[in-house]
Amino acid sequence: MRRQKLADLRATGFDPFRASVSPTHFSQEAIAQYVDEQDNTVTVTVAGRLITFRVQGGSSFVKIQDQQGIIQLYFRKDVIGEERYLVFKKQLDLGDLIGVTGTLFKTKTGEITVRVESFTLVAKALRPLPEKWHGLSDPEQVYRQRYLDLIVNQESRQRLMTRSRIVSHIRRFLEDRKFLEVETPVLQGVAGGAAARPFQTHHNALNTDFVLRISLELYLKRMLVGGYDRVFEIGRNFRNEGVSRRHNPEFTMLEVYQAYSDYRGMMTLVQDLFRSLCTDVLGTSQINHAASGETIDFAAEWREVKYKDLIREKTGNPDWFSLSKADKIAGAEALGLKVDPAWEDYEVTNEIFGKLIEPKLIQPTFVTHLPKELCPLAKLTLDDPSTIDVFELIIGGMEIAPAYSEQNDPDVQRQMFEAQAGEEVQNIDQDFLLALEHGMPPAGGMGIGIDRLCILLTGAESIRDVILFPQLRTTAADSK
RNA sequence: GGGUUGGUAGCUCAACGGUAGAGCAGUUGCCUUUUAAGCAAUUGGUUCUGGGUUCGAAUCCCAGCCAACCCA
Repeated sequence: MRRQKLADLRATGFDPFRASVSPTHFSQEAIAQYVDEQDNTVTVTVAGRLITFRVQGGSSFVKIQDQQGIIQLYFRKDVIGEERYLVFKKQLDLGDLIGVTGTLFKTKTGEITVRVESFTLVAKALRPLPEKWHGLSDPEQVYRQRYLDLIVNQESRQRLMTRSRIVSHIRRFLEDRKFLEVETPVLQGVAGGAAARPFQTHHNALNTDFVLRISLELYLKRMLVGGYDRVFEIGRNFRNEGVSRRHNPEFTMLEVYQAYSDYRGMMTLVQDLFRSLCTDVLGTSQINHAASGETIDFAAEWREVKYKDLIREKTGNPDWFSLSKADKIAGAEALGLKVDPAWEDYEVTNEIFGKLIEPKLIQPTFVTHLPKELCPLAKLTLDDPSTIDVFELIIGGMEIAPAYSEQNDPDVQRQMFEAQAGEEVQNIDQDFLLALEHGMPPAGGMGIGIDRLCILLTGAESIRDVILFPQLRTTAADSK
């Protein structure tokens, strides 16, 4: 039927797919042009997708949607002429893209509206839009056909636009502080900087296997060696692991490195960043955390607590860290946890942290001085070499940002890598160690998972709601 | 990887072993200031796929595919 209308239009010598329009304003800019009490004095050209269509005989109200939102248009037979009005009425469909020129006026009910003098169809929608009232709710279609979700579901439009603004704000915030944005390789010989299973790939011309990066860290530190004292990268990481409400195989990380700073400097930086995000993007310093029912208040003082103190508090045992592994396992099981006897000592303790403590930390909390086994890239704490000079920022029960005083002693770094790699020495990034031997300045570094940050700040329930095209299984429908 | 739930018209959903339906969208009329839905008429289906049980299956059973949620 829509194809028939397209054919009819082409038969008259007009092909919408060869037509265009030059809008003078976006929808909300156009509305702002209206001068009160002065109907039909300002002329604008706007363009967008037809989302409601209400014909009332010789006059009609329709709405179009563009990037900024929705604007109402008013078509009258006696303004555009009988012939054009018939084209408007018979050849246009919901979902079509049109451009119109007309004057601004205010309707009886007070809505600023374009009184259309001329219009052009610039793309014909050959398939119908999902229903306007209920929107599109089938989650599979929401994710696979995100464009439809964005057209009909206002919350999705808003949420994903907020994500764009968050990322853009972060760039400005860091650039204002003299950080340089750099781009480092996605294809790497060794996947370093984190413990995760990488995706494998192969370069034909070089006949070499590569992995997709799992972290940005080791290349950004090479930049510190190279004399870029403040660097950051916002980039995609890839981890070949499970898919869940909190995990997508490709996800976006911000990593920031600042020479002559340390993990405490990162604390200040991240608090400043959140405060400016609250002011400039969210417009509030308080957000509701649906899962806990609490209100997260970014303006209040952020709690700082040592990892070991949290464990001692949770287990009720001030001497927890001197217990034998068997006693720790017994203690964890007494708290209701399932423990694999093959786990290392620190893994048993970390299970308590991950399962029982972290989910309860709703207000912004810096957990500091984690056990050294949890990260080989940080400096050891001077007065307790079993821990490292780091924090893990927890908000809303989620890890949002880890930060370290970065290890810059090449020999200690090598030992830490070797201890971690065990038999798999080929997985050590030797070139990174070579770079460290040339001297890396002392530095603070921090990573922020952008997707999780967006979940937190937009109140989304799933990582899929803040990623435009989340990973799904491919299906035959993809080639339909 | 395991468990639970779901897949019916373009979309949102009914029908729960006995003729596949509604609302919106679409189509055809009428209607010159409307706000999800004007009034009237009307079109539209391989009920995810493949087997099985049954006189009869959207419905019950088995397998598969896809998705969501929970767990690992």
